[in-house]
Formats: sequence, structure tokens, C-alpha cells
Amino acid sequence: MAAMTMPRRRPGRPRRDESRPTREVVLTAATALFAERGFDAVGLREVAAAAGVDVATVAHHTGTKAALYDACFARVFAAEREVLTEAAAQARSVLDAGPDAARRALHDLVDVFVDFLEDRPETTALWLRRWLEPQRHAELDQRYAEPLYRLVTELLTAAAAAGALVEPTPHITVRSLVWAAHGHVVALAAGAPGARERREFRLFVHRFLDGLYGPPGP
Amino acid sequence: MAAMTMPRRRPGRPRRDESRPTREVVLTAATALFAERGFDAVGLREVAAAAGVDVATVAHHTGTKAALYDACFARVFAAEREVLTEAAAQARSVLDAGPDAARRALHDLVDVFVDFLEDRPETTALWLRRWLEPQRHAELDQRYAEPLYRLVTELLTAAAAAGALVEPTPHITVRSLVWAAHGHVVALAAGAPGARERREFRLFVHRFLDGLYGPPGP
DNA sequence: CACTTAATCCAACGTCCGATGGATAATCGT
DNA sequence: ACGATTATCCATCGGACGTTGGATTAAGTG
Repeated sequence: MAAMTMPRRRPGRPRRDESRPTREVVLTAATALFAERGFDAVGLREVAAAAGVDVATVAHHTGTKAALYDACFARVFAAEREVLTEAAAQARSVLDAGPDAARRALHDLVDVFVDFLEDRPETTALWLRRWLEPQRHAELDQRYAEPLYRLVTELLTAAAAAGALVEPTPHITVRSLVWAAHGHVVALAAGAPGARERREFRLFVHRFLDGLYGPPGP
Repeated sequence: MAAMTMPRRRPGRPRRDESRPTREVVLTAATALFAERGFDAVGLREVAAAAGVDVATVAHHTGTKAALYDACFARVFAAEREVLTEAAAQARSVLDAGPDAARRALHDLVDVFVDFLEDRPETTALWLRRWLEPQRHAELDQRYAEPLYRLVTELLTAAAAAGALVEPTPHITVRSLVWAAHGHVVALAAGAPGARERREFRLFVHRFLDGLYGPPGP
């Protein structure tokens, strides 16, 4: 693999763990703690201990505590954006291949979303904290939240325009599904029995989406 | 009005504000602050200042900071429980008066719930904080959250048993509706245009509930 | 009037926090 | 071999925090 892009080791004292950049180790530890207890309840010494380094090392890699917080959010949300953007593009590509194909595409899209949240439950925790304290996350909003909502809302709108489904208020539908999914993750974390709950929630969402496919016949 | 139940003024230094008990003033101020920023980001001196008293007065009336926090939650959740319990009883009483009546009763029930949340948005904030940090609210769960969920879930189950609607997983439906409502309140707080959004969200929920009334005909 | 009771505030204590200056170690470039 | 560069830790500072002891005020009670 391209030796040109493989950066030669730079001068300086070597990292404690050569396998993973210290910054990544710190961010991972901090993300878990922030997700569980929030900005103010987590001390930098605690983050440092969880990452196996000194508090000054944390500061050296991520600056102030607020910058560390933002970096944790950005990393998680960027991963989510990547997954969803691709899934939405795939859904859109089969949108006008008939109502059945469109329906399956939307099912797949929400399944990808729910899979992602179940796999990385800290995403839900961070989103909830962001919603609770919008003033602390103003910039993140424009970079992640708004584009994602717009993406999926436009997808629903396009599906409705193509006659695939009936949807008078797509932005409310999207928002409600997103929140229902977060509620699902919280219920799982609170100890709801796992496998069955996961299956039933997907069926619930599918059933709900199918309800949008035109009014019931007479 | 019963002079017997009207307590004579007890000895001691009079309150600053004779019209409202100091404890209530403190709880109201603390609730707003905790809802907005959470337990750790709010200082007792800040609460005291918002209530117009000294920090020692706060301690005198509510004990430790954790006790003050719990008292705020209990007050808000008790109000919610009161409203919902009555609305659920009313819905249940007309449940077997035919599908149309049952449908209207469920619409009314969720309207009461959404009305309450819109009226007191701090309820949503406190619920989200409780979900994020369940270990801090173990006792509140048993007193408020579980009974409420059980109440509404059993209502849906009874409605399904009476043949009024089709509902394979009532607990998931209830939870999803609750979370969608909280998402609605958060969107309103974030600046979504008010009156229209309120109307559309109710229509959305009604539409969703109506989708449970049997599968679409062939 | 004296005594009790209740509400309020002031001042202080010990603790923990985020941030920082500076020392040390290990690697690279020359 | 030697300075430059980077990573790491130790020690510390000023400030904010929750909590508490004790003084003060104003009412009821006898």
C-alpha cells in the first residue's frame, strides 16, 4: 500500500501505545464517560485515568475540556452521518421502481438507522444531551443534525411526490421515528429483554410506514 | 372555608414573601435551572440567587442538593401523573361504546398528554435527564414512570381485546408515542413555528392511531 | 416581659476542578 | 553527536463548589 501516503514517524517521544494514537484512546474513553454522565459530571482527571494517561496529556491532545467534548460529539455524529448518507442514497436510487420497491427501500433505511443506534448506544445519549443543551452545541447542529434531517425528509417528500406513499407532514414523521428509535435504545439500555424487543420494534416501524401507503381501501 | 384546616401562623421569623412558601419559590427556581442545565451544571448559589434567598436558606428548606433535585422531579412528575391518570380513567370508561367512541377517546387521551407537555416543557427536559442517568433516579421510576406506562399500556391492551383496534405490541406503541411527543416539545423549544406545528403534530398522532384500527381492506 | 421557635443570612471550611508552567524522555534531522 | 521536536508526567494555582456553625431577626406563647 502506497508508501507515499504512509507517513514516516515524526521526531519526538514515542506514544505509550504505538498501536492506537493517544488522541483516539482519549476520545474513546471520554465519549463513553460523557455519554453516561454528561459534561459537568465528568472530570478531566477521570477521563485521563480511563485512558491511562495523565490529565496534562489530555490537555496536550485536545485542548480545553469544551474542545474535548466537541471532538467526542463530532466523531460519533460523523460516523452516523456517513452510514445514513449512504443508506439514503441507496433508498433514493430505487424510489421510482414501483411502490413495493420503495416500501422495501424505506424499511431498509430505518433498519440501517436502528442497527446503528443499537450498535452504538452512546449515539443516543449524545443526541439527547445535545437536545437538552442546544446552546452548547450550536455548531454541531449545522454540521450534522440539520443536513441529516433534511436528507431524510426530502427522501420522504420525493417518495410522496412519486405517489409511493401519502405523507402530509414528512418532517414530523421523520422526527417522530427518530425519537421513537432513541426511546427504543434507552429501553434496551434500561434492561428490556433484548432480542425480542429488537425484532418487535422493527416490525412496529415497518407497520407504521406501511400505514402511510395510501388510505385503507373501502 | 374550614377555619380548622386553616393553620394558625406558627412562631418564628416571618417568610420574606408571605404569599408563597419559600420552599415553593426555591423549588420552582431550581426546577427551571435543573431542567435547562442539569444537576451538575447548576450551583446552589445560583438556585438561591434565582429564588432571591441565601444559599443557607435553600439548604434549610430542602437539605442536600440531591434532595432538592429529587424534590423538583417529584413535584413535576406528580402533576403529570395526576393529569394522565384522570384522562386515562375517562378514556377507559367509554372504551366499549363502539370503535368510533374508543377511537375518539384515545385521540383525547394523547391530546391531553401533548397539551400537558407543551404547557410545561420542563417536564420533557426532566424526563430526558432521568432517562440519561437512571442511576440517579431509581426511586422516582417506581413511583411515577412505571405506573404511568402500565396504565396506558393496559388501556391499549384492553382496547385491542375489545376489538376496537389491532395492536400486537402495545408497550412499543405507547413508548414510541411518548418519545415522539417529547421530540415534538424539543422541536418547539428549538424554535419550530408554533401554532402550525402544534396542530400538525396532533393530526400526525391521530393518523397514526387510526392506522391501528384494523388492516386496510382489500 | 422572658422564653421558645422558626426563618434568614454571613462567613468559613475542606474538597475538587480545569488549566498551566516546566522538567524529562525518546525519537528524528543533520 | 547534537539541537530540534514531540509526548508525557508532576506539581501547583486560583476559583468554585456543597455544606455547616453560629449570629440575627421576628414572630408566637406563657
